[in-house]
Amino acid sequence: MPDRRAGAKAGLTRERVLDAALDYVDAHGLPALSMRKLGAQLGVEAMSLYRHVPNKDALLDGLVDRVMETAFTGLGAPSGDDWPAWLRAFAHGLRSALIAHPGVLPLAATRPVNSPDALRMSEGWLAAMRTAGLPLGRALDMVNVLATFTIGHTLAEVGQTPGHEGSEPDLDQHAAELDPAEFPNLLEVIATRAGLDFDSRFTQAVDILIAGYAALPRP
Amino acid sequence: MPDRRAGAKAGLTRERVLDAALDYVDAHGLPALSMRKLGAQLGVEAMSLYRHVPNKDALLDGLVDRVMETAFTGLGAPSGDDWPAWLRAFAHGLRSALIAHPGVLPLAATRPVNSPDALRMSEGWLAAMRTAGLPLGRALDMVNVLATFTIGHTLAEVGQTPGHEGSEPDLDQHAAELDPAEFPNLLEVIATRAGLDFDSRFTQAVDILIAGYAALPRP
DNA sequence: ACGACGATGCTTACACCGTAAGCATGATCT
DNA sequence: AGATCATGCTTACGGTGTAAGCATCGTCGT
Repeated sequence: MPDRRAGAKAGLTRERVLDAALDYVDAHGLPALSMRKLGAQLGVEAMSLYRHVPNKDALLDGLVDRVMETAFTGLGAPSGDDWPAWLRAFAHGLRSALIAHPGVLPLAATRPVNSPDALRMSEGWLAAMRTAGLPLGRALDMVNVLATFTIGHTLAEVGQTPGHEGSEPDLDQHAAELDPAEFPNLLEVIATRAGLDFDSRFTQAVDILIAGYAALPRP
Repeated sequence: MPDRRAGAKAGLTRERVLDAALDYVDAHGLPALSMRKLGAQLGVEAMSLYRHVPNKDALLDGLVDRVMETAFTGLGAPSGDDWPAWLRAFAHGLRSALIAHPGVLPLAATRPVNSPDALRMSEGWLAAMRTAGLPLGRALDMVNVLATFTIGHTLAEVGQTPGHEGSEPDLDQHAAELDPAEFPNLLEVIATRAGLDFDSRFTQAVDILIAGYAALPRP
């Protein structure tokens, strides 16, 4: 602590606090994040953070908003009949953003995002899909199903206990202890990597979903 | 604390500890669970629990195992060509179990399950689906995609901050503050409940996924 | 120019958390 | 009967989120 005199500014801002928190979580994992450590990262006491964030929970909500924002800025709204392509971009963009900040993923999975910006984007998407002829309920279904699937799939992909760096897809570690007579299929999975390619599995499932919705009759 | 003399048994067991923890989480939410409170619930000091559980993390893993167990006991393995029906039962059974213990859901979403029992079940499923003619990788894809989608969708369904009892699907609360001119579609969603029926949305998406996989060529 | 004021960051304090270490007691076995 | 072991309790430590109050700054109205 550089012995800053009280009253001297450290240039703290809600923005800077969130940035630092995101950096910290990316670097050390979600469970390691504490107000004191975050303060230290910013050269500030823990309680100083409370001038810019009401409490830790709100800070975590802010992190989720931040990541969602990066996921969807640049992604426009679906225009015309290209909503299947747009949905694909939506899902893949969301997945990329979540993978880029794995520490925030458990938060994104748990906390509903209701920031004004998020609502505004949803509104825009729904509006665009309606003008493309889709019923409102169907449009909402598609977006929600793709979002929840993406979150669920990415959770499994990032897997491992939150702050831990396990690299191996969680199955390989147990490979040695598996009785070859009892677990022939699991061992073959490990050996051939069949069904362990998250990328193509995700792409395929997303395409199936979109095609399935596209094939539905329009009531 | 009923002043039990040291050495006197309280009948503690890993089973009883897990049961109590599950009850506590169901009743008070995950964030409220602490070793001390769980001990109190069992008429015991916190440290006594450590005789039956190595640490809190292991206890949480145990909770996930417990719920997964209840989800899949009774669900047999797919036999013959009925794997689509089996997959449907798999997804709906998982969803029911997760909804029955919403407090455990964030844990189930975060921690990979690698208990011997879980591996044994996976092995059985894969074996059965292979004898039905499915490639190993395809079988694994389907199970994983359905599982991750179910978890993601149920997370959104249960939603709200973990320990909280908000009943309203998180959108209604903001309805009043929404500018009708700016958010016509979201307001129509709230008014008509179009696309807010989690049950039928889930069923539909699961059916789309299964039908999509069934329509895939077998390599 | 000056005094009041609001914003900022620091200090102190409290209740709670997970858990390491060691002890007392009863049950069980030889 | 004596030794051993499993069980639960006690104490203690370092960490957490955050309420309350204080010291100091920049800013602004007069």
